[in-house]
Amino acid sequence: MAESTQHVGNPWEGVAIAAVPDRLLAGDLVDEIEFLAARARSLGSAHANAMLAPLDLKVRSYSVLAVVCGGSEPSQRELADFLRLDPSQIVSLVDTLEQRGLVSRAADSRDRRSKVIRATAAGMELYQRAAAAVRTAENTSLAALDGPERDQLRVLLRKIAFG
Amino acid sequence: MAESTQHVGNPWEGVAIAAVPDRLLAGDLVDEIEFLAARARSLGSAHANAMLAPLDLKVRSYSVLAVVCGGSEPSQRELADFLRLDPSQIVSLVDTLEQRGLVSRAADSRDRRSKVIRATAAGMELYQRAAAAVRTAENTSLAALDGPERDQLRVLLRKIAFG
DNA sequence: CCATATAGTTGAGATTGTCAATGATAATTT
DNA sequence: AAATTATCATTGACAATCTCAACTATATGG
Repeated sequence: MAESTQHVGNPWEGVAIAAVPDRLLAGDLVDEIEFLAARARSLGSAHANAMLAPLDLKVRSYSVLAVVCGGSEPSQRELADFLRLDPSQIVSLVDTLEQRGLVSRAADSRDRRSKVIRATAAGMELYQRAAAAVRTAENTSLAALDGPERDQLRVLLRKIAFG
Repeated sequence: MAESTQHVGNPWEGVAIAAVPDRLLAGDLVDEIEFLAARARSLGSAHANAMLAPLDLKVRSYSVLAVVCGGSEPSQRELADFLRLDPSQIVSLVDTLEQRGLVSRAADSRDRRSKVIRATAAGMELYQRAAAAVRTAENTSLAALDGPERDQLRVLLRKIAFG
C-alpha cells in the first residue's frame, strides 16, 4: 500500500490474475498456440472490460463500434463475418448501440435486404474515448513485450486471423 | 474437387470461414492485438472442436485433460487458475471426465479440502489421440505461418499469457 | 416466371460466464 | 486452546453468449 490515501482507482487494478505454479507449466498445453492465445485473450479482455465499464461498453460492443467508426459503412453481415459472430448477435448489438444513439441503420440503395451501419457524431466521440481506454488496457496486458515485440506479434497474428 | 469420390471427410473441411472485404481491414481494430488474438482463437477453436468432436471432446474438456495428463497432479483450484475458468466450471468438467473414466479425484493428504486430479489409463490413451487431432487442427489454423514464425509466436504469446 | 440463395430478424435451447452461499478444513490471531 | 479469518470444492441462480432453425423481404440465375 502506498502512503497516499487518495484512491484514483484505475479499473484494471481490480483485475485478479492468479499466479500459476511452475509444476503446471511443464505440460504440453503451454506449447499450443491456441491455448496461449486463449489465455492471452482472456487476460486482455478482463483488463479491457474493466477499462470500458465506465463507458458502458464491453469488448463486444466496443468491437462493433470500432468497425463502424472505421468509416467502411459495413452491413450487418459483414460485421458478423469480420467479428466472427452470429448475425443474430449483431442484430442485438446494433440494436442497443442504435438505442444509445451511437450508430444508425440506413437502407442500402443497391441491396434493399441489406442495411448500412454508420456511426453518429456521439458514436464517434464515445469511440475516441473507448479506444483510449482500450489502448491503456492493452498496454498493461502487453507489459511483458517491448515495442518491436508487439509489432512482431501483430504481424504474426494478422497472418492467421486473416488470410 | 478431386476426381476421387471417396469421402474421407476431414472434419475441419466443414468449418466455414467467411472472407472479409478489404474495406473493413482499413479500420483501427486490425491493429489491436487483443482483437487479432480473439479472431485467431475463434478460428483455431472452430477447427480444433471439429477435429475433437469424434472423440467426444471440445477444446474445453480437452484442455482439462491435457493439464491432468501432464502429470502435475493439479488441484481443481490450480486447474481453474491455469485455464482461467471459474472453480465451479472445473467441478462440472471434472465431473463428466470422471464419469467417463478418464480422470480420478483423490484426496490430498496435505490438505483435505483439496482434491488431486489424475488421469486414468483410459484418460491418457484418449489424450494421445486428442492431442494428435489438435495438432492437425493447429496445423491448418496456422497454415499461413512457417516453422520459425510459429516458434516466434509461441514465445511472444507465452510472455503475455504468463509472467 | 420460377427456383434458389441471401440479409436481417425473431425466438428457442444449449453452453458458458459470474457470483453468492455453504460445509469442511486450514491458517492466523488472540 | 479458542476464536477468527481464509481457502477448497460444491451447489445453485442468473446473465451473457453461442448455435440453430424458422420467417419475411429481396436478389439472382435459369
